[in-house]
Amino acid sequence: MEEGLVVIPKATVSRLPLYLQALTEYDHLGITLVSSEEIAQKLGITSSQLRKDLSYFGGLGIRGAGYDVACLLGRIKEILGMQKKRRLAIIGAGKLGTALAGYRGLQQHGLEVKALFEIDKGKIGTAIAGVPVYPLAELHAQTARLGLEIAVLTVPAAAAQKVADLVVEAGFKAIWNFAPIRLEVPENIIVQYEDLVAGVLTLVHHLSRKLG
Amino acid sequence: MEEGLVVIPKATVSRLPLYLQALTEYDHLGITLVSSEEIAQKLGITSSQLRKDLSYFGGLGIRGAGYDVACLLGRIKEILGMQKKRRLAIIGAGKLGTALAGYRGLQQHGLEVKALFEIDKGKIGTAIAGVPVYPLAELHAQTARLGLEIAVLTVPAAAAQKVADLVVEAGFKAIWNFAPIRLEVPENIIVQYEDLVAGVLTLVHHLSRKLG
DNA sequence: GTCTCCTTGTGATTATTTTCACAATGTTAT
DNA sequence: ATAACATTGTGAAAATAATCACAAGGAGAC
Repeated sequence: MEEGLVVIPKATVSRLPLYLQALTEYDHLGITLVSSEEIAQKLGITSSQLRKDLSYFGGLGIRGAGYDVACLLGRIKEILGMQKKRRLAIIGAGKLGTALAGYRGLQQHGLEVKALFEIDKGKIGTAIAGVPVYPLAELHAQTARLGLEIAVLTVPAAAAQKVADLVVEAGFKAIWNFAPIRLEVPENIIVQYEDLVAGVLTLVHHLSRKLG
Repeated sequence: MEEGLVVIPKATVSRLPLYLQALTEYDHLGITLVSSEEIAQKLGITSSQLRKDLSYFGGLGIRGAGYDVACLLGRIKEILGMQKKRRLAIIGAGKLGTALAGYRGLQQHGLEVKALFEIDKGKIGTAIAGVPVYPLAELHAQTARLGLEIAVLTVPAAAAQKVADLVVEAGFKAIWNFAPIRLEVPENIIVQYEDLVAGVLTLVHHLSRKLG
């Protein structure tokens, strides 16, 4: 099963971060070998689903024993593209932007927050959680200088499209968008939408179904 | 097509927040009638998918014309269970908890943040974004007093399971979990996992596929 | 080395989701 | 009222994903 020749199902890719989570924990606990059944129970999925997912990446397990945690962890990180560190900039130093700037989870996954961009003069020139705040006007210049690749949009919905245009023009390759708006960008720009409200609305839906 | 008799596909439910987003925008713009094609283009999906999704809730559109924005918006809110206001508590007044306490999007969707719970004595007794901060020890008492239903877990991963146990014992019906851990809770408790890292890792994966 | 046990990897099957294509049915113009 | 047109709603078909069940193969005991 040659990598690259096989199409990896979208559903499989979407579960990789979950597997990363579980394996990271096993690794920290010093566990070196786990069975698909153990991982599956921890994550609330079936073991055959896990095995099928992993099978797209070649034989990673040891029959009769299970999976080598370190080996599997490495392979998943590789598939997710985590070997290479990526530089992010957060656009919009409001509550959410500030929280993300200080979020350890990003650093831990090889994502370096190198800059914050703002229009509020009061914040410009300061540092938030150790990240320098630049004026939005310097977006183009700093992107080149700092080698920024991913723009995190934490601006109000009303400003998001305009900021996205600036981001594209500045040379960013990808956008992680927290504004509740679909963005119009050139096809070569990768956009990942993050809708916090969607998650909790799904929860509310289930709650209403059960309780009325 | 009687509601209740038909099973609504999971995939359909997961797209409702998206539809809510688009329709809310049309409503704000004063647009009263839209076609499935217009909405679909705005959201980057196909119009037939949108129509099929909506068809599970009965005939909501007007053939030859499109969908009445206000009517459809109301119906989607109803399906998502947004008629009834829900009271949340945020457990963990760190960066993320603080950001969520001040997040307008929750209030706008009928979700009222009524309390923050913390162990840090320095924060207890204060108010963050207008939300009072209580000691974690008062969880049980305040849950009953304030009528809290949904617990938002923004505590470190290491503490999440213990806090979840407390939350369940306090009488919460649902948990919105931001800690990168699967929780073990009784079956009647609804858990919604929110993994911020998953989103950006998917983005990184696409980026690596394209650029190496 | 052989036997037994265990767990993976995977073809086959079933379930779910998406797309297609068009009849049904409403609107608008005249 | 009628005709021309636009858009929905939906069965049928195609694509995708999840589950099942078991052969393949490695580990460990003796």
